[in-house]
Amino acid sequence: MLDKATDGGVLRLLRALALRGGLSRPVKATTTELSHQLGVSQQSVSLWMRKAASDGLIGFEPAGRTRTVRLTEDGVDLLRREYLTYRTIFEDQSSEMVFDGKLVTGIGEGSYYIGLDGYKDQLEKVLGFEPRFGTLNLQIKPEDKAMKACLLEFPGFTIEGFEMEDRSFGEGTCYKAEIAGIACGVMIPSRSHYSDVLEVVSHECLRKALKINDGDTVQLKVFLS
Amino acid sequence: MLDKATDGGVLRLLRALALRGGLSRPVKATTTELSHQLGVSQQSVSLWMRKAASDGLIGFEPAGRTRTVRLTEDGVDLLRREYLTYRTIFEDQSSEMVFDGKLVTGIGEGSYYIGLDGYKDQLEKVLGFEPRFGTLNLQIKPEDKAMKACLLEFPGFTIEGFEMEDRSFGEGTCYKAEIAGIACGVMIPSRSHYSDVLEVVSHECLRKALKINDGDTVQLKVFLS
DNA sequence: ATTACTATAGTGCGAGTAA
DNA sequence: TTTACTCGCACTATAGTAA
Repeated sequence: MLDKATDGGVLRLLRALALRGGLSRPVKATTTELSHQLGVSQQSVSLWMRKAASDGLIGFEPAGRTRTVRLTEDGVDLLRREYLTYRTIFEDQSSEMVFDGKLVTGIGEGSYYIGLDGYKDQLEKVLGFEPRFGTLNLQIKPEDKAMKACLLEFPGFTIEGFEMEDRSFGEGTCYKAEIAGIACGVMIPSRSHYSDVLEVVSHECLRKALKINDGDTVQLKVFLS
Repeated sequence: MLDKATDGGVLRLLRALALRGGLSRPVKATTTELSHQLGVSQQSVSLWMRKAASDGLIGFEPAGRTRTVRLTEDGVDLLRREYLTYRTIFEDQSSEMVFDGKLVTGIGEGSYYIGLDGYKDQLEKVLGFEPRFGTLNLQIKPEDKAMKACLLEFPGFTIEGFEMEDRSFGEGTCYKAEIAGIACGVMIPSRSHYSDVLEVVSHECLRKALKINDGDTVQLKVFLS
């Protein structure tokens, strides 16, 4: 749902509102007026507005006889994510992203998934080592979620989904990474874009090697290419 | 045409290619691979690629058995324009844009247009003074064309088009501005987004007041709100 | 003036498939 | 493998209009 909002009109609407100052305060904006600016019909703007509102990207506030509009936190985040992508293109020529991750105990499924040959074989081929000892679950800081979203714009290595015993396992993207100099990989399932947990695999037991426990924070360096 | 390219898939494609380094060198990119990354079908990526190519935004270069892709200058410009818009939203809190403009002699139509009551009345209402003495045509620097495109994302004041004597005069947007402290206005017709000439109107004869002639450069300050 | 409904025309997407 | 064709479905935009 929120993904779909990224394309087309809603995004252009958010941008127009942001340029009017909608990031920090409610702004006056009629559909007719915006339709002129955006070069579309009034009806389309009306549609986009309702869609943006129902997706929680903008909020209305009554103001006298007319209403005002302002972007919600989610709306601002969406725009900031776009901004970070472009900034990466034109400014950051770095080849890595660094996340501070807090070690958390996952639902335990990570290790099961990775153990499946369907994933394991592909990961080994990509990473150059056999992923073992389940996954390390790193919870990233809220302010880094936009950076994670930006990471997903990089190609990485596609890990194909597969079917097994009537269950289907979705596809995802894998990136090479390292923690404290130890080579590892980050697997991001395609269907969990909004999670704040990164699943890290390695060829050795990172908990032991780094002597870390739940709640500890480690620095994860993700390679973009 | 080029405007249409801004929406939807082609833009996402250009971004993906740019993140792979397509700004500065040819990159390998198959439609299947990109379709995974972008979450759409291979067919759609294929379509977007052909569209981007026919719009002159990307170019192909044969490379062995497969081909490589790189962004053209126009393609990079398109992305840079997007980038500048977002940067304005999040970084530049300034309320004005400054253009260095070279005084050129227009095709003489500007003054005729402005003289038409259909435009004149609207401009006077917006600017607070009666526009006189035709328009001053300022040619902006090539590197500022992206900034001009960014300017158009700001609401400004819509000037309606109208019909007269079987001719139709298109709508445009007017922004308040000043040159050397003299209040003026910039009128940008909706149908000429890619022109590098700004049409400036004022209540006095700017050529006389500023003692300027063709070829001279003046600084134009455009107010965004 | 404003927003939003309905109906219809148009565009985009992807499954299937050929080359 | 790769790219790109056809075609059917669904979504989107707009005109007309009501509230």
